[in-house]
This record gives sequence, C-alpha cells and structure tokens, in this order.
Amino acid sequence: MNDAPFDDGGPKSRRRSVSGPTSADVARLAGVSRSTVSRTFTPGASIDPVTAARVRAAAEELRYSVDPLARSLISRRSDTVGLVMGGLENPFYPAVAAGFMERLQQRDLRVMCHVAADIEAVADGVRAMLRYRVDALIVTASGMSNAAVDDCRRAGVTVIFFNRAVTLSAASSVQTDNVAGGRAVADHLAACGYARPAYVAGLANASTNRDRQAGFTDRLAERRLPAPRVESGGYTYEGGCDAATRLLRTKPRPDAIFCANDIMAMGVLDTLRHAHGLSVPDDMAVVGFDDVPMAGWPSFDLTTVRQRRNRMIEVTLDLLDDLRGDAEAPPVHRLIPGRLILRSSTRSP
Amino acid sequence: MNDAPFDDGGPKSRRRSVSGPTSADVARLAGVSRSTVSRTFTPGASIDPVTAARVRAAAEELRYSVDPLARSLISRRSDTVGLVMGGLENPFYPAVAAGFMERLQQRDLRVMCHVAADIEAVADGVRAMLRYRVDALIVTASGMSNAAVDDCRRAGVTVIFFNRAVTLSAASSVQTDNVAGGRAVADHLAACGYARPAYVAGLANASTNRDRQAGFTDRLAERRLPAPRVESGGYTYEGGCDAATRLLRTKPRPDAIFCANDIMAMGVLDTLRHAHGLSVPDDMAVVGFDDVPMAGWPSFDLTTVRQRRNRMIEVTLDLLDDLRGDAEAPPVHRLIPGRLILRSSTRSP
DNA sequence: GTGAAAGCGCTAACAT
DNA sequence: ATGTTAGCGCTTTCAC
Repeated sequence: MNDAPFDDGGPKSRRRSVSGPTSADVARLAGVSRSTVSRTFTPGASIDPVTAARVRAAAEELRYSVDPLARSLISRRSDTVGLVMGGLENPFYPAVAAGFMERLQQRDLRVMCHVAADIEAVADGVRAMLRYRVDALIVTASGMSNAAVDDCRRAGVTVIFFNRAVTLSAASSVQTDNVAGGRAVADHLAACGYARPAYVAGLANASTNRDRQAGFTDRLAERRLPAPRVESGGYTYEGGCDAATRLLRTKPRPDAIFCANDIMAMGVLDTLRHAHGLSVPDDMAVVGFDDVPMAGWPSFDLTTVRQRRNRMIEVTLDLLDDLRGDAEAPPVHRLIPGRLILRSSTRSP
Repeated sequence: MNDAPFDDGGPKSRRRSVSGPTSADVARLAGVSRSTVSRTFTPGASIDPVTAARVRAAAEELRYSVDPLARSLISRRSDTVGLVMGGLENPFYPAVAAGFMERLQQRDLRVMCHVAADIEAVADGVRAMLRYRVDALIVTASGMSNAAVDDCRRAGVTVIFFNRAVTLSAASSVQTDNVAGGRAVADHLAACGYARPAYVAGLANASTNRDRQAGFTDRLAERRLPAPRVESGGYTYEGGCDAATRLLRTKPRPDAIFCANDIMAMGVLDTLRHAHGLSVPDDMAVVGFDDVPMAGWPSFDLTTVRQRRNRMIEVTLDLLDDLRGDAEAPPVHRLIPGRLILRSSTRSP
C-alpha cells in the first residue's frame, strides 16, 4: 500500500467538496495542458489523434467527465432542451413527451420540462428555462406570447412549436395538416350519407381546434351540406359529455358529430350510448382526432384522424438540428398529413 | 439623449455576448459590493433591509436576475429536481408527472425529466442528471440499481422512490399501501360471493405488482378461498387482453379477475365483453388498481383501488424539503392508504 | 496542434 | 452587516 501519511492536503486544500476529478487532474495524468483536455472533449476541435487517445485513456482511468455546468457558463450552451407542455390529460401528449425524451436522451441531451395551463404560465416557464440556458425550446402548449418568443430569439434560442400554428412570430412549427384532416372527415361523413353535421370544439384559441373546424366547415359547404352546429368541449372528456347532451337537444338533431380530439369523442360516445341509449353509428356517427391507442379499443372503436406522432417528432428534431444555435435563421413550417382511420363509430360509405 | 460617442468599450471590452446584466452591474448601480448583491438574492443571508431594498431596485431597473448556472458552479446546488419515469403509457403516471411539475414550478424549482424503460437506462439517466447537479431525484421508474443509489448519496443527492419499495438501499420512498389494497379487493370479492379468483399480474419485478398480489393472495387464503390463478399482463392493455383469453381457457373458469392496474383491467373487460360476449359482473367480476379517470367512464365503470395521487405527491415533496441537502439523513418510508372504489364491474355484496 | 493566460458570473471564506 | 479575495471547472483568445 502506498501510504501518504502526512497528506493533509497542504495549505490550499480547502477540503474540496465531493465532486469528481477535473480537467486539471486529467491534464496532469496525461501530461498535457488543460486546453488540450478540453479540446479532446470538444467535438470539432483540431487535435492530434494520438494525444487525444492518451487524454481519453487518462480520463477513463480517473473516471472523469466534463462538468456540464462549468462548460455552459462559458460556452453559453447547455446540451439541454426545454419542453413546454400545456397539460398531460389528453394521452396524445404524454406519448409525444415520452417520444421527445427518448430521442433527446439518445442524442445525449437533457430535457427540462414545464407544464403551463395558460399563456402567462408559459411565458414564466420559458423565461425560467432561458436563465438555465436551454439550447432550444419545444412548445406543445397551446399559446405563447410574441414577447416570450422574442426573449428566446434575443437569447439565441430556437423555438419550435409542436402542433401549434405560429402567426407573425419568429418561431418554427411542425404540425399535422389539421385543415386537411377536417376536410377528410367532412368528405367521409358526406360519403356515408350523414346530412346534419355537428362539431364539438376544443379550446377556442387553439390553432388545432380552429384549423380542424375550418377544414370541416369549408368542406361541408363545398359539398352543399349545412354548416355544422358547434358546441364547445374544451378538449376534455367531461366537456365532450356535456356537448353531446346539448347537441341532443337541438332541432334538427344532428346525425354526425366530429370532435376536435379523441377524448371528447369518447365522452360523446359514452353519453350517447349510456346516458341516452342511442346506437352509434346507426343513430349517430362520432368521429375523433388524434388516434390515441384507446380509440382502437373495442369499447370505442372510433373513426378518427391519425396524427403521425413519431414522424412529427422526427421532423421536429431534424429541424432542431438544423436550427440550433442559429437564431437568425428564418422560421420553417412543416405540415404533416394525417390519415383518416375508419372504424365502427361511422357507417360504411 | 446621453451619447457616449467614444465608448467602444475600452481595452477589456471583448464584446460581451448577448447575456444580460451581471451582479457587478447591479452592485455598481446600487453602490454596494458584489457580495452584497449576492446576499440580497440568497434566502437566509443576513443583510440590512434598506440596503437590500436598494439592491432590489437596482436589479429591477437593470432587469437583472441571478445566473443559476454560475451560482450552481460554486454553490453545488441547482434548484433543479430530477424526475425519472418508467413510461407514460399508464395514464396514472402522466398525471403524477404533471402534479410534480406544477408543484415544483410553484417552488421555483426546475424539473429535469428522463424516461427509462429498464434498470440500465435508469442508471444512465440518473448519472447524467447527477452531472447536472440536480438537488434531488424523484424516481417513479420501477427499478434502480443500488449502485446508482450509491452514486446519488456520494453526490449528496437525496432520492425518493415514488410507488416503489426500496430494499436495503439508502433511498426513501412514498407509496400506496399496495398490500392493504390487495387485501381489500380479496375481502370485497369474497363478500360478493365470488369463489374462483384470478390475478392478472403487472411486471414481475415491480414491487407494486408483488405487493398487490401478496395482499390479495394472503387475504384469500385467510378467508379459505382458493389461491388465485395468475396470468401476466405486463401492465399493458394488450397484456390484459391476452391474459383474459388465457384465463377463459382454464378449468375451472375463474369468476373474478383482479388486475394489478386499471389499464389491464380495461383490456380484460373489453376482451370478456367484446371478444367473448360475456357479461360483467354477472359472468365475471373485474377489479383494477389506480382509479385513473377512465375507470369511472360508463364504458368501464370499474371497481378499483384508488391511489391518493395528490396526497402522495404532497408527502413526497414534504419529504424532499426535509431531506434535501442532507444525504446522511436516514431514509424515510411512507405508506399512503388506498381506497376501494365500488362500481359496476363487481356485484354488490 | 498546443500551451499560457484570462475570465464566464457567481458565492464562500475571511476579515473588518 | 459589509467588503475583499479567491476560485468553482471550464473554454477561449492569443501566441507560438
């Protein structure tokens, strides 16, 4: 054993806290300068491969890894991505969140999460994350003020909206072609012979809701069908239940209900069947949007517009790679087509 | 306008990057030292209220806020909590995650998230988070190696398992009393006159699953009922469907199925009703665990054991407050009672 | 390609 | 209660 009996640390050993070895330790062991160690762990730096190998070996031996906080302090990036979500009640969003996390983790990026119900809370979360120097921000929350987007651009942080339209702001977006989705539903209902459509809306100011409604309504008009009766369901199951009840009281009673998401559609279905004893699709058709896994369960077997979730996530991350660190880059907008999935909550054409 | 025509920054102005004002700027404006500024923004520091007010005013004017990364570098805490999750398919977990995030945000703590399917991935995520100096770790993933827990203790990071039993490790835990939950189900089924119980298991090595099964089985034995036939459902809907099909082939056929979570119970229900035309609860009783919102929907109306989610979250955060920064503190284990919710998937007693 | 020196923005130790 | 000094661990000029 190699004792060092008098090693009380010397004069400057102010009992270094529990943290691990530093680049200085590695430099000493490898016989190079600290800069060289740093360069070894900086992707595109120019360095002699042999030296690099020696440094890596030393790092391995000491079980050294770069302190990301110290690195961030000077390099002004953090290898961290912020994920701002509006809520996780609709199962579409946890699936999206998990998809992002898995893929970001694979790229060795950390994920900082925030849930925010309203536009104010979104701004707060964004600002908090900017202070932590996130490299980029993915926003699935429904609203974000232009002021907050500006803060991001000023900080050099690219923002991508996931399933949110972006008007006049500097942010990019990736979303399902919600208008086309709404149109497809109108076409399908028309083809099946339904004649009195209704629409159960999500949140009034969510672009997803507006686009789905616009596509649906426009296409109905093009096919000379009446404008749909509209009730709000607030994107929740209970909201769908209530909307269904209200729709049943209207005259003439609708014969087909398109809901802005699957959860509301399930509320509608349950209410029609269990509270009013109606048969779907014979008495009434019900269509949703998202194609969450539950939509395919036999209890619902819901006709719906599938969002290509994984594709949307991939596209978002590709965009992130392109845009990261270049806050001046012009915003990019990508529309991913959805797909109408026919099930038994609508008649066959 | 107050021009400063020759202010090219002077010799040392190496064009400071886009970041905002620093504590030095505030110190200058307020006429105090940087330490005083720092103390103003450090909760329990001793400082003259009048001075503090002046500093705050200066900070406000410059729109200054502490750089958390620089602070972390020296203070060795980050005001960030790590949340390690096993997956978000079971809607119980997104709800838990959202609950934690909302409350942590209120305390002005950031949340770093990680999803990890297996014990290896959990360890990787934990280690990555430790490098980012998270102050504490909340783990809802099903497994974590003792080595990873040790890493945390060495780093001074308290770990709390949420709904996971902890054996022989230094971590604390908060969980539903799963054993009691299983026992309550056995009592209820016995009281309703069911005589041939079955159990659909979750993941074999999850403590939630083991405890629920143990409580159920033990209580059945105490009541002189046969040991339940066991089929695995892997905590998924599809797993529940398959398990139901297998159970229907066994002789004697079970008349009551207790599932380790609601999602599997819904798979069982759907399969019994739609694939086999059976009636629940007349031909067969089905019981779940969790009481996710869907369990109350009329399509399922599932008898289940409710987990007091919000209570569990509060308890976890209280524990966090007590334990944070004190990695030597002995681990604490809290058991929260569940509650059997009676619905129509079981007969009345 | 490599090293020396300067400092990112902050807080902790020590002195007063 | 406040100021001074040192330094967290790293990357980045700037020389060579």
